[in-house]
Amino acid sequence: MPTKKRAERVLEIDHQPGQNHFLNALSDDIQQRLLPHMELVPMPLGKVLYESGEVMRHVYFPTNSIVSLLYVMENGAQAEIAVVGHDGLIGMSLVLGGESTTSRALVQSAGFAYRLLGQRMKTEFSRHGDLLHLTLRYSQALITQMAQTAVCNRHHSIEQQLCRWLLLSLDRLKDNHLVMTQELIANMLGVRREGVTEAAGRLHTKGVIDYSRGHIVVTDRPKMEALCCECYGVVKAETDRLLPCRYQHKK
Amino acid sequence: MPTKKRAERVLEIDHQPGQNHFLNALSDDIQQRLLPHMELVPMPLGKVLYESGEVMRHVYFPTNSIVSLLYVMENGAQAEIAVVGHDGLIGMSLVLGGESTTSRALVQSAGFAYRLLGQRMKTEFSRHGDLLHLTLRYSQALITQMAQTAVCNRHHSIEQQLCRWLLLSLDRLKDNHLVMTQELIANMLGVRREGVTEAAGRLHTKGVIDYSRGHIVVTDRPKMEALCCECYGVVKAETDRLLPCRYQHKK
DNA sequence: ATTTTAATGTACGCTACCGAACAGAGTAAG
DNA sequence: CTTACTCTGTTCGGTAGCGTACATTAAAAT
Repeated sequence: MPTKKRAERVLEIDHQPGQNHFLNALSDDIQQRLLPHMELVPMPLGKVLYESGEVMRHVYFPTNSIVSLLYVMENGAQAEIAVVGHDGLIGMSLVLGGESTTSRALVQSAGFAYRLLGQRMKTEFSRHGDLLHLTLRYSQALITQMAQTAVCNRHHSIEQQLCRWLLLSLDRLKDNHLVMTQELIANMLGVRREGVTEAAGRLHTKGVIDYSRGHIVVTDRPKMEALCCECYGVVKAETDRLLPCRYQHKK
Repeated sequence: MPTKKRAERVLEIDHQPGQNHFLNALSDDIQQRLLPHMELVPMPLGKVLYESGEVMRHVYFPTNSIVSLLYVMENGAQAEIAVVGHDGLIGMSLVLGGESTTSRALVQSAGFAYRLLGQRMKTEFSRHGDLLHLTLRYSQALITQMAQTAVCNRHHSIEQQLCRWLLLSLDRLKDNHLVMTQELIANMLGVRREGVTEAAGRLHTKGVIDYSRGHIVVTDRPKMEALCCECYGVVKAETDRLLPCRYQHKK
């Protein structure tokens, strides 16, 4: 279909590395050095960027895609550790030095990302400039998110966690429309699909969301934030505090 | 009592910064620069090194003490995020750049630590030498621990989590004897005290631990590791992988 | 249009854990 | 030695979430 093809081309043309807030926050000279080596890649739903223990080749900077970092247990069950979108990058272990992690990186919402060979990232990193400092601050933001995930897993109901998860996703998308099955959400949260169905049903009854077969629309975001546990707000506030102004400009 | 006083003095004399594996792993010249500014401080049970949001003044390097990083919820409930002993340092946010965190650092097992003014740490850090690289790798180890805590909170029983927690503590102590009430453990794990009592009772029945009023002795560590979930082993293996050889020598 | 597949809805018993309340049993303080 | 306090043991009803099974419905495939 030529129509669709053009739409895709337009989408790619519309993409700029600056749409990723992390890249955007870097000083111009760093961007000059890195951008020529950036490669725009599609991020289809379900794509695995890397597996547990696997040495990473690239660092990914999502524009409109969302990636979940999740741990896969020996019995196959999963739990999401953190989520990364246009606010950050995937592949921290390349700069932290471990080269691999114990988690899997999975595309949770389709879109695009710019990617860079790990080696180029490390070269710029070793200049000990802006990239180093921004990476460290982002690293702390990621730590905060993981910590809060642990807390949330311990103390909050599925409904609250669903709200947190939806809000995290919304923040990384342009509109309030998620392409997302309940089964997938359940896998991310590490709960039963039925649990998500029930929670979603209750949220619908309360007039917070509409949904049908793989689509969710958040119709009343303020109400959803009220129904959510504190975990979402804590992470958001701390992330805003940690990441520099240029992040906020684009927001 | 003079006897006790001498015992204390001996204890202090016995202390060396090198007992902290992180410090020990640093190259000699860095140690030369840092050690003169190290201050040995007692770490009494329950001492709060810093509160959520509080700007930290010092970085702490435990020798035989153990510190829990935990999040305190709005309603007062807690959840442990990570635990640090002679394997690491408390105050990562000073080097990562955030200056504070959303968590509290609480001494969970009494002992000693060396501490350093944050400014001195940052000065050495800005030389971009060994300290930078080791800190980054330690940061990844900490991330791994937090991630696994999230997973464990989601999927595993109190008994399994208790095993994990006791093993984490054992690794950071000299003998197999913990000074620790069940109430305290419950607070760390973010569960009811009664839940810990039951789990401990079962572990005792299985011949894995002995305990009474604030003391726990692990009598069969291999069995405890078998009863534990995978979370303990995953973190241990990854930590061993991430941290350099000099860490292992002293182990 | 019909069939097939994928997504969602519902129901049921089960278990782990919670909240609350209270009963021993060590340990420390008077 | 007695009292007070802290720690541990136990009980009981309530509930959130699990595992399983199966029904329904929307979308996609043919």
